[in-house]
Amino acid sequence: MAFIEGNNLATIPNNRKRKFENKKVEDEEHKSQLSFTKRKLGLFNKVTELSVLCHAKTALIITSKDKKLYACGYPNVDTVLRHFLEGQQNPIDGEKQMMQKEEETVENLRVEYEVLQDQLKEEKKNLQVVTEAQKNSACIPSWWDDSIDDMSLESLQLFKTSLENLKLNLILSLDEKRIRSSFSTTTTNNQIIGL
Amino acid sequence: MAFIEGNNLATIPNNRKRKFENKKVEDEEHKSQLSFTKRKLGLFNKVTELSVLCHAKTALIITSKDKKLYACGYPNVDTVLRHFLEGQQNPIDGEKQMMQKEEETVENLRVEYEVLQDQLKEEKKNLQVVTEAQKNSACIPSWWDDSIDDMSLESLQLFKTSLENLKLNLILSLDEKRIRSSFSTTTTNNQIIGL
DNA sequence: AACTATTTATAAGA
DNA sequence: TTCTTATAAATAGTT
Repeated sequence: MAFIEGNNLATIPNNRKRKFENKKVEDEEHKSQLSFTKRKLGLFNKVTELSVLCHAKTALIITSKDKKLYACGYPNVDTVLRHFLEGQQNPIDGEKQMMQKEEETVENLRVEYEVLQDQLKEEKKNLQVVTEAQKNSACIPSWWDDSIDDMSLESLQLFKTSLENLKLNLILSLDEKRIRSSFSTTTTNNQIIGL
Repeated sequence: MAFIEGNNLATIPNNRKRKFENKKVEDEEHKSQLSFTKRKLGLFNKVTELSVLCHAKTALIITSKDKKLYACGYPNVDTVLRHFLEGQQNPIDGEKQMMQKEEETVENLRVEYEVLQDQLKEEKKNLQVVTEAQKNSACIPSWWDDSIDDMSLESLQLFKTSLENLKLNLILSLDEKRIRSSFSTTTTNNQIIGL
């Protein structure tokens, strides 16, 4: 079916057809976009689930068709990426002790995180009650996308505070590491991950 | 319950109890390990699904509790990581044209990949028939973990060949990029991803 | 490693 | 958009 037609306004059937087809294409696009968003959220949840349940460290990076970057990592994208990249080079000698120390920090935070997850689960059950209060409140920086919509205010506050601690602690231990590391990236992921 | 006892062999009940408890702990460990493996496989599948269905580029890195590294990326872990890391630095001017070129390559390969996925789906339906032949065959390098067990020999051959092409093409386009890039990693992911 | 019961994810529709 | 709902898929537990 031809998309390029004369400008003659009398060709209404063709116009309609074109509009119809455009609409159809847009619908498909929209549906695809929706599917992407849902799946992305699903994956982020599942990855975090794996991390917490199985004591694993994870990083997931997604680039959408339109080049937008999404990332999620436990305990933190940078940590996992650095570990991954270092694993490909010769491990630097002094690193191992730092790793050990970091592991302990991570484990402590993991437990903290786990507790929070449980609390969140509880809160979700009461969501219906608090959902109105949420609408009237100020905008709270979101963790990833909109999943935060499902969380109540109280647990959110807890959650956010704890994650900030988690991040701070890790950055402390990582900054030490960074001194000895030959890794060249100087910026952090914060603006992308939104933590 | 005490784990450290005297060496007196007459303390059979305590021995039994200890053995029982050890068994219980090992069982828990095993169950947890199993769960990890299942979830990891599930995630790798889902991530690849998202990539193919939504034309997205993805990288997933998982470090198990016992420090083993697993990674999976579409079209390739390195590509996505590099993109992610570059996104954090100032984008280098000359890069954009290369990106453009790479995008085209990736899109072509994506289509190829998609077709293969369909073929695989078909093959899976016939799995019962071919499953015996597979057992008698030589070991084929696996993609990630054991998911390849679900694939028949024929489709495997196709799949592998195509993935090798995919990888080769990408490496070609990436090697060009690498010359202009300040990224310092010199080794590739092959040994980890197993492609 | 296969099976099944249950939970969870997701596409389509309202 | 957001909310339902029917269907499909993932997973834990079990043999």
